[in-house]
Amino acid sequence: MRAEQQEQTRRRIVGAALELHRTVGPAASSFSAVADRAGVQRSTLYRHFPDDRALFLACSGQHLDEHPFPDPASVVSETGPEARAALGLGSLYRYWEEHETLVANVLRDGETDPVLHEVNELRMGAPIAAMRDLLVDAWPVAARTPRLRAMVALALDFRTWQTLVRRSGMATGDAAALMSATLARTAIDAEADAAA
Amino acid sequence: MRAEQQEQTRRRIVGAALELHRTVGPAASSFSAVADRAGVQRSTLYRHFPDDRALFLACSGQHLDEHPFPDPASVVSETGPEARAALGLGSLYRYWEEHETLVANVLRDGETDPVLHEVNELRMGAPIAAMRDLLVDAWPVAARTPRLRAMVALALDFRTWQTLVRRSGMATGDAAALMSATLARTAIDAEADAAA
DNA sequence: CTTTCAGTGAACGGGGATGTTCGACGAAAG
DNA sequence: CTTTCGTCGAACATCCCCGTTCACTGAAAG
Repeated sequence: MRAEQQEQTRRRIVGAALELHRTVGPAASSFSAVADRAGVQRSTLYRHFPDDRALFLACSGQHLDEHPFPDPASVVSETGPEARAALGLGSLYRYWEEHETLVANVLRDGETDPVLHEVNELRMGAPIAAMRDLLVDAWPVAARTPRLRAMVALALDFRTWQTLVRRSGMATGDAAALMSATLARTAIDAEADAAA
Repeated sequence: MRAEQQEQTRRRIVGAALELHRTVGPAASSFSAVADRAGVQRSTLYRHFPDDRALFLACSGQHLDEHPFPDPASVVSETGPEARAALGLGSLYRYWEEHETLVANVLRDGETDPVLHEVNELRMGAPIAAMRDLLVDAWPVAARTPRLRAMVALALDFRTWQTLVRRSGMATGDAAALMSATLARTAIDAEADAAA
């Protein structure tokens, strides 16, 4: 097949780009550098991916194909709020740990590059928002205060995991347990405040 | 005076650099851009600051002169652990809010640039570590578990404030109150676990 | 066997940053 | 009044990246 080899080349390019994104980050992955690492001419790269956006979308797409983001829906089996939080945070934190360098680079450079920022929102924004809602909704209505929502959002954030694990040396599992317990405490406070 | 005008030029340069650090961040503040904005020849800039490190140190020094970091020692007046946490987090969060863009840019680019990272540690690492210890030590020994230390470190982190305020829309004061209460809850859990 | 076409290799002009060097100017210091 | 010296303005060579173009080769498709 003709198209097969074309697809082959495309995969080599995306693979090379992902490697660079993991090591130096998207911002430092110039088209020249990607072409070099893929063993391909720059002109070839431009034919497959006319701009950054096309390349970013291909890379994030392939990465998520091979390493699916934790499915928010999987937490609905747990109905107890703290247990659901523990389950959700556990799977998310494991994902953060497994793909730390890539996520860290992509978030860092996304603060600067608007196109990358947009792709990040597209790829990670939706699932995390869904997870946030599912965790919050496990608590009784009275507990679902802005405070609780904020703590859930904080708990889900990549930087929170990174701070707990990399700066304080916690194990990823302990970090998830700590934040689940914290959410439970916050919910109790929230409900008490609502009653008063 | 001869030296006065020399000092004048130096200040113009540092001011211009700080402006750029606030707007686009240190990484995007090339020597050319700084010289342009300062209205100074590049050669002049190089005479005052031979390398990035010299310029970074001058900038951070001047900024901290004009906007001193919250003094960790000021929290010792409060002996109650939660009150001390509220005081410390309150002053720190106010600092984060007032200098958000500069801090955000400097932390982001520090992830990439080793020299900048070093300067960041030098300028912010020490005071934050001191604050962390003072907050932790307000609790009884039994409560000072790794968990509590980790939560204190998380509470002090710039990203935590940013997540609570910018992503969840909390007021800075509410964020400080929320995290103080959270620390208190964590300490209770920690002490209970230690007793068991 | 010929056509098609993805990929090659090389080059183009343009942009920006780097670090250094030089002569000339002009005002303060002696 | 003359020396000193910080600053200017300009130029240098070097490096990296950008987006595009073009003649070419070789193998799959017809």
